[in-house]
Amino acid sequence: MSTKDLILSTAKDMISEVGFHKMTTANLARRAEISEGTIYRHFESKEDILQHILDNFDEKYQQLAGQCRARMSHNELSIEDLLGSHFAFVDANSADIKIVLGTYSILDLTRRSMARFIERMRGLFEEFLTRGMARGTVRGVAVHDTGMIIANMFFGLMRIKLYWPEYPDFSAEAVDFCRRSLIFVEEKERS
Amino acid sequence: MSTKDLILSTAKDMISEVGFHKMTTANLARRAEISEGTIYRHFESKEDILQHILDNFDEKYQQLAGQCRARMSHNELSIEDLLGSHFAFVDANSADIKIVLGTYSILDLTRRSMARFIERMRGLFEEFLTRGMARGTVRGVAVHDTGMIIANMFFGLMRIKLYWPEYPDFSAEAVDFCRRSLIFVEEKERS
Amino acid sequence: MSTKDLILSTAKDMISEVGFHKMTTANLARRAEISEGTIYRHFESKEDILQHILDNFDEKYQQLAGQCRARMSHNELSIEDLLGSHFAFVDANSADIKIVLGTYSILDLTRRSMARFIERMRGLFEEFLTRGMARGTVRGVAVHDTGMIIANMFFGLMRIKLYWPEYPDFSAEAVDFCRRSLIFVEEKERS
Amino acid sequence: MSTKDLILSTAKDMISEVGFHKMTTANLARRAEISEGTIYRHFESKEDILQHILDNFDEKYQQLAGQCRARMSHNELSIEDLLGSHFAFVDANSADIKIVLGTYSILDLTRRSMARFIERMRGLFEEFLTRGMARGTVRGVAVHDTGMIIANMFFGLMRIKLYWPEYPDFSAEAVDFCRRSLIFVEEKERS
DNA sequence: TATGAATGAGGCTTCATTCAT
DNA sequence: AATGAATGAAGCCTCATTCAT
Repeated sequence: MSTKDLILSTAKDMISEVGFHKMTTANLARRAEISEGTIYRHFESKEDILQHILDNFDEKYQQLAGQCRARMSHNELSIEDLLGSHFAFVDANSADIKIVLGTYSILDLTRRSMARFIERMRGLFEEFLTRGMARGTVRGVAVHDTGMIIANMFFGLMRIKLYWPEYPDFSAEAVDFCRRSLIFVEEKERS
Repeated sequence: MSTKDLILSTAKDMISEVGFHKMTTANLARRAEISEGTIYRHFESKEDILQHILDNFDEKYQQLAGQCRARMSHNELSIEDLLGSHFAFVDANSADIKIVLGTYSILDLTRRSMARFIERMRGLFEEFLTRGMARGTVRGVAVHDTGMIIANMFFGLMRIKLYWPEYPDFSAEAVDFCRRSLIFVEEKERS
Repeated sequence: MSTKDLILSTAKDMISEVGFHKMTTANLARRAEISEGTIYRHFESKEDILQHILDNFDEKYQQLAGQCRARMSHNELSIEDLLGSHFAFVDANSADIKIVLGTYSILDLTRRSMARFIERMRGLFEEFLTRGMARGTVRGVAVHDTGMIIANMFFGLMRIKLYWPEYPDFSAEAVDFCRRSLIFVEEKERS
Repeated sequence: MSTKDLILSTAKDMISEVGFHKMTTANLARRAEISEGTIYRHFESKEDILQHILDNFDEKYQQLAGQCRARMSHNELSIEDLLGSHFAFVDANSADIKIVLGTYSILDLTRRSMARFIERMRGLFEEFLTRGMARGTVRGVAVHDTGMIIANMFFGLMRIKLYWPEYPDFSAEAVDFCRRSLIFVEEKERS
């Protein structure tokens, strides 16, 4: 791994564990086993490291969104698949998401990044709903707003999953909750 | 207003605006027009100020929960009322909630406070669902998990409302989303 | 007890226990159950309190010295009596002495007070030696220097007694040490 | 000189001159012509500096004690030599000793260091007495207690020497005082 | 590229002293 | 006489950033 990537991945772990303010350049250097000066050879500032982390994260989410869209265009994506792939994404990228959730309220940098992330999710869910309505499987709802609502419910559950791991997993119940609200009941019954 | 309350309310504003770390004791003193030393006549530490804010907030939410429970016991509380009173609560206490949302991931103090808050909300929603199911107006759902899901959807929407106020208000649509998922359709039609 | 004396005696205890710097006016007021402001009605400053304590101590030692001189003038004071009365004085005034020993190196105030104290002791011991030599019971020694040496041996032992109370009591052995050095052996044999 | 040693030696001078509390990190940095932050690159805290000074001092005394013991084992060490080498040690390490004498009553750190120092001196003097008694040059005395008494007399004289340098030097007289008390008179007469 | 010592601004907190009541 | 809130200077320490090697 290049020194730059080493710094990036170490910083990602540390910020997600202790927060941006409590990761100091001294801590970071010690944990990455480099010198403090080296950090500044690869990044302009501490915030610049965060910027790179957030940019990488955005790319990863765009990949997921692309895959979902591809499957949607072949009518191969159920609501379970859509939400399920998102839950899996959270599990695979928990450090990034903890960083986003932990700093959006104090750093403009992350605030913008999170806005972009939410907007991408909302757009994807909106597209899902629009296609479903066109095919007659989804009830008639306000797609823009409802996309936002699902995105945010999703965010809320992620927070619990990441910060209160002692709670059981609500994923399945959450999918049911959405299904009941969105999908015409005749196609599937539940207990 | 007593000096203690002045410090408390100034700190509440500042923390919600810039975050706990960026509210320094020097800033706080300047904005409250007192000296830095005075802060420590009324509070043991900077964290102690936050503790007081969080305790006050918890009390306020317990009042709301108490009122909701009272109305529930007279069957006077629709899902619109329940969620509506919560949206109103957020508007009235936006600074407190921004503080909770902005620091739970970095301060154990707030982490515990937020856990308490979520648990209170979940409990209230669970009670609402249980009563509705007994009366036959709410579908059979897993009340514990579903309470959590609603609480977290709610949290997600609050975040948008508080940090991206440029977005339109999703409250009404969110109520509909829940209603569709939870309430038997015969009693009400939607567009 | 007057408020002034209450402050004085509380301060004496505190300074001897924790040192002058660690006795704060806030601590002192709390322990004496008065307000901080009251201290300044009776004393000009924190150092002024110490000044009073030291002055009182000096008076008490002058009384002891006076009594010793009175008994010396009647030839009623053996070296055991002289040192013994000093050891007793230390026990009765341990707080004052701890204060002197604990602050002479950092406060000019006490430095002067301690110099006065040592000089008084030296003078008393010198007088004792001079009389003893005149009577033929004490060897011929340099009275001025030897007075100083005894005074300082005495100080050294006080320090142990006060700060390392876990050590056994060396008083008797110290008296023997001095006796051997000063008193003609024919009048008493030792093992 | 390395920066660490510069800090150490500057701090040693300052603490011995004005006391531990009155040497502030700002003062120290200014006098050593470094920045305050630099202090903390080399030491964990202000107390840590003191710890290093005390440890160095302990090492130096252990060297002296080792040399004395070596000469004792060849019967080459008179009481004049023993006390004389200690007086010389004080002159050469006056700053360290002032620090010990000035802070043992307020800092546990130094209290322990001083206890160690006294105990080492006592042990050395005890060994001297025991050998002397075995050889028949020293009177029969309680070696443990007497070692302590000499050590403390010595400490007392050091204090005068260091804090009241205007006094004449009592060293020679002190050696005589001890000699009279300890050494069999037949081998030497005094005036 | 990498190091790590040095910087200095700024953070939180303490404390002797003052002053209106 | 007594109170106790308020002050502000100063104390210890941290940390992002720079720079000579």
